[in-house]
Amino acid sequence: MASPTVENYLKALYGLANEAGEINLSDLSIHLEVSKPSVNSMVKTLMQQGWVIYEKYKPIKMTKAGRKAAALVIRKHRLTEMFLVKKMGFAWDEVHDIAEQIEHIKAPEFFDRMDHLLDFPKVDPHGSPIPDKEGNVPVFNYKKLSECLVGDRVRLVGLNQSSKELLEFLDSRNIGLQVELEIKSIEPFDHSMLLTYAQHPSETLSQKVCERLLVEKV
Amino acid sequence: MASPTVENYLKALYGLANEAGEINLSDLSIHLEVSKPSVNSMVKTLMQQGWVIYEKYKPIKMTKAGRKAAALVIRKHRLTEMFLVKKMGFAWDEVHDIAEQIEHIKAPEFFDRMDHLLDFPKVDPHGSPIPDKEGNVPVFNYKKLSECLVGDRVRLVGLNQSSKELLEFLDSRNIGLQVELEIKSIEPFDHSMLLTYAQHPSETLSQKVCERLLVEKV
DNA sequence: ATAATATGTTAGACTAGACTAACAAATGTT
DNA sequence: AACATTTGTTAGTCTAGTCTAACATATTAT
Repeated sequence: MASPTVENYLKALYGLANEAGEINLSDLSIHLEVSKPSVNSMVKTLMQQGWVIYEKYKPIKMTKAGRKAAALVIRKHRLTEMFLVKKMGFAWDEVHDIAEQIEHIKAPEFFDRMDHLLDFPKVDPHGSPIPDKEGNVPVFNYKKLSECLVGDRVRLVGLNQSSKELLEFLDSRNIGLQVELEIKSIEPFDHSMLLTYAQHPSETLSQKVCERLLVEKV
Repeated sequence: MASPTVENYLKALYGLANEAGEINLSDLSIHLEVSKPSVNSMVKTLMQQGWVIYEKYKPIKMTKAGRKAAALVIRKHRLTEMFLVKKMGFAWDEVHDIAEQIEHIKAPEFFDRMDHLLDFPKVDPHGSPIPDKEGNVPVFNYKKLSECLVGDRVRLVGLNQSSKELLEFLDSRNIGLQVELEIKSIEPFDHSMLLTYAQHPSETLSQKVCERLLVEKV
């Protein structure tokens, strides 16, 4: 079985591949905060273990097995986050670091139990999809809030790349998943949006924020 | 903070110290299934980190800090076992290996949450005491079943050194914690006990088993 | 008291995973 | 095309934790 370190490399590769397609060693190095020579040598190991295909000076490509293994780590991570929030009373911005550790536990029954107790959730507390046991990721056709138009009424269903800072910002504005937003106006200069929702008469969100919010038309 | 390896050494030391008082390097080596030279060198590390006091060829002694650190690992282990049984539906013989991994998670809030959700339990699913946050272990004056007399009526409240085999044996006889047992007779030859309990009209338990069962007079 | 056994130590090697320093190849810019 | 920059590689070192082989000290038994 894959070591925690290998699992972390796979997760990072998977994330980068989904954004960029091809993965370059430098990005991986930055993303993992590990030196390039370390990444270089680990990538050779991943190659030997069948998780990636790699040739000198070429971009890194994941194998099918690699993608599946990565998805299963992400599954464990997201199930854990959901469990921590729904069954243990944590807030959505407190669960990442704990899940980061628990995702490496070698005990399928443990995660199966979470899955069952949570009634087989499809998304985690940040709206990110939870891969199934075969490593298939459910696809939702969510839209970025930043791509919506004045007058649209939408529901927040997910976040693009949630960070602790983003989660705390949203908390401070009382914005959570499932909140319904109406776009009152868009500032042409900086593309910030003026929105109304719930009790809030109007609130301005920068483009940076709006790009991170995934929504669905109501 | 202590690495998982160090935590495992501390746990083992603590367990051996409670039985024997002084700890000898060979026993530790056998208990951890690690070679004597490895143990020798790790004990030096533990010494430098302040967990034990060690001089060449002398028995290993734990420091106060070492005992506390060990108790806190055991706390995490036993809280986890209790959580797995009470909140996640595992059987008492399925939880050890999972807890063995989760006890090394670095996230005090996680274990505090378990503690709270379990309503601050004093014992784990096998009746073993759960140390408090200061590392103090509650003391119960339990008696071994093997020390009881004919005619005694007792309640099973704990196990001495629970192993998967013992747990499965007890399950097969429908004996669990809180079951009330009455001693009908004791075989003089091998000290096996004839007992009645619950629906069972009579069941014989060997001395080996009776020494592992901790009971309380009803 | 000496031999046998158990226990502990030293020396040296290995693996996983990380690092720095220095160099090489590829890519981008004028 | 020439140079600068980015990206990747090699070589060598380090740490934590493990191992075996060989030797040393204590302890137990005769």
